[in-house]
Amino acid sequence: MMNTKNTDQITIFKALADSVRLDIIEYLKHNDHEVSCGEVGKALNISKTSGSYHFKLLQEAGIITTRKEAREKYVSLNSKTFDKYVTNFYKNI
Amino acid sequence: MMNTKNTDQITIFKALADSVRLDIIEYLKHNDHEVSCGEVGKALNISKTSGSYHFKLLQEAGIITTRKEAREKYVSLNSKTFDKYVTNFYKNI
DNA sequence: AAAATAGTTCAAATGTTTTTGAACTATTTA
DNA sequence: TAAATAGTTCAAAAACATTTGAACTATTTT
Repeated sequence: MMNTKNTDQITIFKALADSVRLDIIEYLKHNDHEVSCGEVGKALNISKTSGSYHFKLLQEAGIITTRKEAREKYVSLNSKTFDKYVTNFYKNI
Repeated sequence: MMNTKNTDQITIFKALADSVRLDIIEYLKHNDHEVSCGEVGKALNISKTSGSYHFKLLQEAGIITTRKEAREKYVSLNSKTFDKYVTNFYKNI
């Protein structure tokens, strides 16, 4: 602990502070099967380009993990990141 | 549950997604005594104007509670907000 | 081999947040 | 009563985030 610059923490909260990304996270949380970017985009009406942008941000924050298989990119939530930076945030600051 | 618009949730995450505000929160968490905006501002080197802006955002998000006494404004953390929107976020989406 | 599909990248346009300084209100101290 | 202190408000400037469409790569289907 003894946080001086908080950069990772800010990256996480920024990534969570957007309705498109919150919708993506919600969708992933409620879906057991492995899901592609395209499926999420179609389900939530997000354009390809905008989807690409948001998935990249989520990935850079460590919120999702991605796996590329041929043409498609599969995404899944990284629950450890939530544990560390969200669920335990208040306790740890 | 069964979130459709997430507006409060986004307000909270936006409020948390800034280094000045995270520093303020950290300062308040580690201080038992009641603290004024001015004390925080001095301790963290935030200008009056910028402090005023950030305290207002934190208040609007429900992250701090304020009490005005004569010239000064005392601020304290609202742990219930963290419980509801941060600590239990992942569980509840 | 051509067409379709999945996703990325780029730059421009648009939108939102943050910082700044000056002017302000209200209260307290000299 | 004048000066000092605590904080707010405003508008402009600066900084940052998001959306868009077009052009692109790579893979799969026809």
